[in-house]
Amino acid sequence: MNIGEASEHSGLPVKTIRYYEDIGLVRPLRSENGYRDFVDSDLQRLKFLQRARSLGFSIDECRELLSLYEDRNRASADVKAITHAKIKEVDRKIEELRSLRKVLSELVTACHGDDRPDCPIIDDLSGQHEPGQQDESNGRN
Amino acid sequence: MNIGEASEHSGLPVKTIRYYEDIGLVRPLRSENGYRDFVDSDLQRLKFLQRARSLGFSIDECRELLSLYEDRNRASADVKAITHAKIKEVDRKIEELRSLRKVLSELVTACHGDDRPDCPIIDDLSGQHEPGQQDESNGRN
DNA sequence: CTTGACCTTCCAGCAACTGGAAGGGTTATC
DNA sequence: GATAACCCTTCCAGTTGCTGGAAGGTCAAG
Repeated sequence: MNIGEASEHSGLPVKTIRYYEDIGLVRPLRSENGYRDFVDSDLQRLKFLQRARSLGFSIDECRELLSLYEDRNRASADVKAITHAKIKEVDRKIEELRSLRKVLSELVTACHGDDRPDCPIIDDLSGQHEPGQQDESNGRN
Repeated sequence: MNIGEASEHSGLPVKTIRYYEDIGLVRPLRSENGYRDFVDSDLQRLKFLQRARSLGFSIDECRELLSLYEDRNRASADVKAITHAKIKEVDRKIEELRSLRKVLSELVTACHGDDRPDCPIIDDLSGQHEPGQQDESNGRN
């Protein structure tokens, strides 16, 4: 199977598949004409990669998961641990974004948003945290 | 003021400040000896950048915000619009992460996590549940 | 005069691709 | 056989926002 077809079957762009070969995630055979030739097991790997990447696993984590995937004697605990760590990472990111959102929405609420230049958002960004203090200190050089 | 001191005052690493000069976000003077010489207005910009970046604005957005920051006649509506767009972006990311988390925690829950090889997580990643496909348009080239 | 902390430039690399150029292979039609 | 329309190949560069390191210049202290 050529790379185009492998792309369709795996849901991965052609470029990405070539990249995955580059970094050793998949090793398709080559036909006489130099074209890559993907067999069933290659397709399995590609689909696996597509799914794992879409779930937020890094390339290195995918590598690890793939080796577990192919280890018929793996302990499910190992896979579970990786997944659990990923969940905690996702939780951290969500928390970070939430607090970001909080600050941003406070700023947006404070800003009247008309055609006047006075803007609490800019004031905050420029370090004007105290209320009542308008900027006039920046006149030289 | 030399770059080290500017770094301390702005909270940005020395390397980052040099990078910001590279991409034209700040233009410090040079002393006789070739050292960068940061004046007050440079420091203002650096602090502004530090804060805006930490709030998740991209470099390009910072560029835009900076030009509004320095435009004494800016309309606060312009700043508000950028910030509002950023909030929506953050909301999208949070939603994405939440649905990711849901799938991951379902997988973790299903996995017994002992030393046996049977693992629902691996099964899911290798497509052992349903032959349905999720991403039709994968941008082949 | 030497040490050590600063500063300079330039080059490379991170993650995970993506785009494009330059060229060859395959297939179908004229 | 020529041509077109795709497919495939490799290689190089760019993305984002820095970060690390090498090789070397400057400065203040002892």
